[in-house]
Amino acid sequence: MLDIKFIIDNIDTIKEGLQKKGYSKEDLDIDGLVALYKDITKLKTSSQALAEEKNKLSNSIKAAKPEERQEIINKSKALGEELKKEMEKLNAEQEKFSLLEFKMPNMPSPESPVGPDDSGNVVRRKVGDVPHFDFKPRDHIELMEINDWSEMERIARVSGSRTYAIKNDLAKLELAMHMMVLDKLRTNGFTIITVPSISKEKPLYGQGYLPFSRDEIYYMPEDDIYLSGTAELILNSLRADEILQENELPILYAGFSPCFRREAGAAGKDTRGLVRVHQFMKTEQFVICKNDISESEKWHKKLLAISEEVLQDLELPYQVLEVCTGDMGAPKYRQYDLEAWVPSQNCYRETHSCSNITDWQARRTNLRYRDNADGKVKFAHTLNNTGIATPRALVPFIENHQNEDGSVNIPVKLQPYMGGKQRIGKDL
RNA sequence: GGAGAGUUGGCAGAGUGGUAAUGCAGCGGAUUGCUAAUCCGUCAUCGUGUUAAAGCGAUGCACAGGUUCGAGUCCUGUACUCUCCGCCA
Repeated sequence: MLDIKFIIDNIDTIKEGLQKKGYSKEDLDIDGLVALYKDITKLKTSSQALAEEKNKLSNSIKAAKPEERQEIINKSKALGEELKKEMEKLNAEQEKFSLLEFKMPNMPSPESPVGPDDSGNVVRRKVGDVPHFDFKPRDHIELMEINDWSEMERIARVSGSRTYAIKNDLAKLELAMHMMVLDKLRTNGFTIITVPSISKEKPLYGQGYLPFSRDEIYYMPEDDIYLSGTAELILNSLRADEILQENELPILYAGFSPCFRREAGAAGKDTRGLVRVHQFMKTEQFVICKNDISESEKWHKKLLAISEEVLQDLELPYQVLEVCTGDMGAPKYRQYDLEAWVPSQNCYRETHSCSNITDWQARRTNLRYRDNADGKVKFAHTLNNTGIATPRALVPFIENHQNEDGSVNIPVKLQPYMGGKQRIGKDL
């Protein structure tokens, strides 16, 4: 959500930003939005004049002489009817406006690369060496089979496609990764918090899933409840409607939750294995900070650095991708993705997604703070980044660290979370 | 699932049909100067106004309706919180 006054004052910048993000005039009619707002303003002014007059009449009744009362009451009643009609009109227009407003994407950063889709994303750097095996490396599905680490076929019969069941040391590894990342985040000042995976509808608008991608979300109509695709959804609304003190900021959450995605738009993509499943676990980094672009950009870099450190601790080769305007989601101002090397696919695959949302979400959730400098109430900035998401992260992990016999090496930083084990495999 | 009590500003807390007290915190100003105190204003959203303010006005007492000239207050529905009962990992 954007400030309508900002839109009016910067209409050309807004139009340019929309175009960069791939929205056409047919998708979003800015001139229409502004015209509607001006209509609403006129209606407000006229209806407020009516209300003022009516209030004056009502307040005069107590002091009026008995014989005057009936006349005042009649006048006030008539005004009331008129006002009611105006208010109905005003409410209808405001509802229309609010629907349009919720469809307005965030403006992209001037520093984001401009492009139509993922082809416009820019690799900022590559870190770590892609491994060269002197044997024929296995893909993660094979590795799971020979190590007795999974029940992929059986679980598909029980729970359907795009689900997973992993066991033995691989199951332990999954949880170990989360523990390692949660510890790292706590060291960086984050508050560890476990959150539900169920959500009412309102937070989905607050985060910006709705009204953009309803078909990606599980919905349970009997309870009017949704399944959350990320802890970001919950954390973004946790402080909704609050006015925080500036010195409570920044608020840093390390949220852990099971995550659910319908993957409706991913037909045929990554249908086997652990890359894309309907239910997974994610540790999420979420930041609420001051309304100051240099402050939130600082946190954006910090979040990116933390997740790079996670991949380095896991000893995975990766690249940092700066996402272009056309590939960014509607809420985002600026976005980096981290992609880890997946040997069996001979390419980098996304493990982390790091975004600065500026005040776009805070406007939707009405999350504000009182600024110490001027005492004014301002919308906060929010940011989010993956901490670690499993089982996807297991794919590059076990493929990069595999040995010829199918066993998998555990990097030093992860060993404490694996009971000191340096290697895992069927007979270890 | 059942019964009862509750929800007022950033926080605390009055208010039983006639303009939302008061205190604390924050912000602005004034004044006095021993580590701060005192006084005044402001302190949620919007309209109007302005370079910016001031000012004027509308709205706002969990949310949505209703009754009334007039609703924090009366009525209906919903959400949430607390207590108790039931069920339960």
